[in-house]
Amino acid sequence: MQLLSGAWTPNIIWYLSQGSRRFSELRADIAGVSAKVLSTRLKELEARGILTRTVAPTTPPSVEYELTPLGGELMPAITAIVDVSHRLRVKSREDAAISGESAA
Amino acid sequence: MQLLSGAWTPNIIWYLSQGSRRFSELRADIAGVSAKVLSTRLKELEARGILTRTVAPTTPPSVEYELTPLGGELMPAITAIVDVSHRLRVKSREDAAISGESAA
DNA sequence: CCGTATCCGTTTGGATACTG
DNA sequence: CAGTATCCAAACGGATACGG
Repeated sequence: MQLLSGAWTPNIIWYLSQGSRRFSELRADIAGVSAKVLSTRLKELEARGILTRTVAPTTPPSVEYELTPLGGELMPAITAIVDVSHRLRVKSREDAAISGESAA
Repeated sequence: MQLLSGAWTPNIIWYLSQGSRRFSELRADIAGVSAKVLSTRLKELEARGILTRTVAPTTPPSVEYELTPLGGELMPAITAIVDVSHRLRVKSREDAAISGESAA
């Protein structure tokens, strides 16, 4: 079950699901990820056929990453995770608000 | 996004979704998990409100683990992952069969 | 039966510096 | 811009032994 293993992996797929992105765009999208880790994940995902890497021979070079159809098949799992984690965040805030109410 | 982080975590939730289980039952269900890791995961999940731990004061002691409603909310994500990984396995076998066809 | 304590190898991923 | 190379601390998790 290391299908989505690796830090930031779900994030990468999530952002690519909204369209192809360049390396630096992904770095900006995913605040906190280092170039090393992003590069590592992208290579893994490319090797697994989840995404494609396309180099435009411009100066400076531009590299586009894009989900493959296979990568698209991961979306239900990704959205389910995003959805749950979103609801859990809301819940945590509600709980925090409740415990804070007596103090407030 | 380490919502389902930790080895065996999805497995634990998966088996508990089918009903409450004892510690040794989970160990048997999830072949390969060590007592240490299982114990660690269960404690984490309990702390996060994903499951409950109930001790029956018998001899020898018996401990039941059960998903909370909050834990139940994780099921869509779990099943989505299981589902996708299942389809990907099938795909891999098909691909292997295709590449093997010329040799066969 | 249900764990915990300890030791320890492996892996992970962040920081930083550097290249084409 | 798009990475790679290196170093390194921390986390992970398996094996084993032991406690309530």
